[in-house]
Amino acid sequence: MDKRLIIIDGNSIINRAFYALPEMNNKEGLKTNAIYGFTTMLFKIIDIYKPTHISVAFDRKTPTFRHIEFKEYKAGRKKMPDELRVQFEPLKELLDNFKINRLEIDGFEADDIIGTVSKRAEENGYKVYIVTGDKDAIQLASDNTTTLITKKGVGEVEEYDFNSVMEKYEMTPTQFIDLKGLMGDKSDNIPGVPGIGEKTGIKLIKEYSSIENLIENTDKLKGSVKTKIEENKELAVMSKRLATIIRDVPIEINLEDLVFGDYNKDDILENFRHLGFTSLLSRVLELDGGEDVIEEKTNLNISKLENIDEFINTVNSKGKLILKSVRKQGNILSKNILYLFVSVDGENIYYINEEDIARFEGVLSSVEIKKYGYNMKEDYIALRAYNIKLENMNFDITIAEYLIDSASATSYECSALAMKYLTKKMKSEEELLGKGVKAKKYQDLEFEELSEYISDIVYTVKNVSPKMEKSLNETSMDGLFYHVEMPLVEVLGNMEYEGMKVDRDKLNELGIEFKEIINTLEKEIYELSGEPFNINSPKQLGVVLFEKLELPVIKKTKTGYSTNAEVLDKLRDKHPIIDKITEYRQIVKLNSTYVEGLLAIINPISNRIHSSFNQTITTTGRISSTEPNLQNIPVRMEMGRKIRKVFIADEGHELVDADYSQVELRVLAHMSGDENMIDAFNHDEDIHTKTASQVFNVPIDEVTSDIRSAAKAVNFGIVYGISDFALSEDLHIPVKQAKEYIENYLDKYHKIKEFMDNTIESATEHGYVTTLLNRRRYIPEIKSSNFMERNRGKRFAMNAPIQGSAADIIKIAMVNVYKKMEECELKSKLILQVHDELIVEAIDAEIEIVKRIVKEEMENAVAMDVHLDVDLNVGSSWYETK
DNA sequence: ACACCGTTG
DNA sequence: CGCGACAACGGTGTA
Repeated sequence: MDKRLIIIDGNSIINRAFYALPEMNNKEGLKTNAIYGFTTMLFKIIDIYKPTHISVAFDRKTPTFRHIEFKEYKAGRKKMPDELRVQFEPLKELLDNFKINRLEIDGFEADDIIGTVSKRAEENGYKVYIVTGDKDAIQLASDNTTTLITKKGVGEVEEYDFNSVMEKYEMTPTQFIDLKGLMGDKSDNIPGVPGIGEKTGIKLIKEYSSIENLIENTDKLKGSVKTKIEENKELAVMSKRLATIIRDVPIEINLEDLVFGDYNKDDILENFRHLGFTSLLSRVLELDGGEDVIEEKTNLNISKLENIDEFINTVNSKGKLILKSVRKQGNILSKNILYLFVSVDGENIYYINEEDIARFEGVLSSVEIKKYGYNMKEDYIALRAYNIKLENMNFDITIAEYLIDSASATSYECSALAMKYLTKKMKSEEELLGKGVKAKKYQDLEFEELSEYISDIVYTVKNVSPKMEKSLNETSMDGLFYHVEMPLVEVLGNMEYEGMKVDRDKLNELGIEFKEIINTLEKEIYELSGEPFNINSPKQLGVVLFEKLELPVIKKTKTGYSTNAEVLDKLRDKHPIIDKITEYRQIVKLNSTYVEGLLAIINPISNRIHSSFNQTITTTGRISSTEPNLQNIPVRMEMGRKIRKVFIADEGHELVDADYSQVELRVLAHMSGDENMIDAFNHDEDIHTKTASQVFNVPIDEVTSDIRSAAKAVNFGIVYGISDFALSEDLHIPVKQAKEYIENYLDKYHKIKEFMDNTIESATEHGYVTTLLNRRRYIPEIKSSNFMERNRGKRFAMNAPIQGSAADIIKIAMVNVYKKMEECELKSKLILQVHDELIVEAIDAEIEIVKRIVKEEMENAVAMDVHLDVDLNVGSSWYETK
């Protein structure tokens, strides 16, 4: 077989990669962009050139013979940035995983090693490919040696062999050395002949073929060129020597040591996971061209469950079940399960048709049998329509992965988890169904197609869950997982299934009311501006305000004038149109997002709104709500607040609304252990008034509302990871004053300062921060070399434990409220959570007990040095619960 | 697909 | 030195 050697200039490629790619970090904050670029380049050339041998040459830090001959050699080079320097060692380790030979030797550059090895290889009948970003290596090109010069960072290469060099430059590869001897090289600080540039250089080399020959024939030269050459003969010769790549470096090389292919895939995979190169994992599998390895189907045994009773016995004796329901598209409340797939051993899968599901209820609703799955809330909801309560959801791989890395860029999709944990390729849901309007529904799939997909999911659940469990244990998140997040799946499933009742007529009325106001405002605005235009277009609005009406430009966006509320507020006094626009914006928002948006999504069966609650979205541990988002229904402005009148309790019910008072500041007081703030809370003082009194040094009863709201802003700022600038913007005060406020604050609450400092320090050291329940958020930004990024990282570090602990607390409360209501066999339902607020739709007879349970469970969710305080309100609409 | 804007905690 | 609050979702306009 032909032997093909690839030899890479390590320093050159890592440099190119570093400067071509944006900053990247693994989750511990290690810089990885240059390693990543190097690795993608490596895969690419392996792919194209299919080498039998590979070697990477590196420079050493020690001076080379060139420095000794010419001390100015490579002088004036910029120092290597630390962000790049730190990537060398990990890259070398990775090369070791690939079992790729590395070559370096004192006194010579990587170039010289490459020159030597390529010569030797060529003599032994190899085809050689040299990979570098440095055009100097073109001199090594020959019939059997191709120099590959990277382009566009490291993404592409240009090939140079003897013929292509001749064709392109009308010179032999070795004549490049002569050319450089004349021209010099700025980046290496090789002088060359002063005054001779590329053009003249090429002309001379073409005519005289080498520097030596040129020098012998200077009498044939004319004019200034002649004097330049004659006066700089030695310089030219030395420059040529500096530019000449050495081809007989005293280095011991056995070419057979450079054989490529002895790598251990598992080592590489493990290192890739460590480096965060999840997108490259599949490339490792493909390394030896093993298409079959990747495409290998799980192909577990899938068959219709014939003997249901026997299987039920097996499940009961094993005490566990992997399951996945597949649903037709349709109403959340309808019975529309196509198949329920179940497996005990993760190897034999059975499917149950809709009509047999009832026979399986005993197993599904048994609290003895642990259920394993993927996106189990879907299964829970799907079964609810059959009046089956899926009990003991014990392990959902999506939820587990969310805890393992909530800030991960990759999705929690099964296919991604299969790749990450098992290095197994499987179809993603999008690959299965297609995307966009043409996307298929599950009911459109061939059974074969579907069963392959389900087989992969079952296989993944089975094999990933033990690894995840280990990881949860190691990070002390098993408690959070088993006692909070997993039980919460059922709570959220019920919230979605129950939904919230809306008054459609009332919503329509509001819509009419809003539209009338919009029409009037529209006319007034056109009147004031002198022309009709699309007020909703920031672009057109910008033109009207800042060009036509010539109002002062306050702020610009990337694309033009900023017209946001803050800017408009500053322009209020300048023109009567501004207030109209502000009002217009407000009402249009209410109408389109809330009136139209909500109307479109009322469930025709229940006349209720069934929002989706997502447990794996936020980086801090909060829940999010979509379709519709019920967590941002207006409340601050009266006009918007009216929307809450349409969220009502069913007949014979009331809404019991309970919200935590200052939960985040209480968490902060507890976590920091600041006696001053703990004391304030435990004496039930108004925290903002107290803060005002302490920070501004005024007696409590002299705190004005202005001072109080300033203190409130500072309290907020602290939670967000404060900066003097932002606070000054918020309070419209000078930065200097804002700075004083903060200093005063941190002085009075000195343990809060300590807490913040410690948190940042710990985040920098470990790469993550934790909440009360050990929920983790990785913060790679905190190690960024970019000032702005790093500061963001610090703010994340300060905020995440506070916001995240508050999220922990309300999640515990939700689980406990739900359990308690169930225990008491109440008919009332928990239907909504808005970060620090829970809403129960309580049947009239149960209102008092619900109030008691909710308050009790929320206030006692966790034991802290600060007690938790819950405000309760009852009303027949959300509007009234204030 | 992305930018801008506005709504909530 | 540098910029600038934390966490979400959805509608509209524009390229």
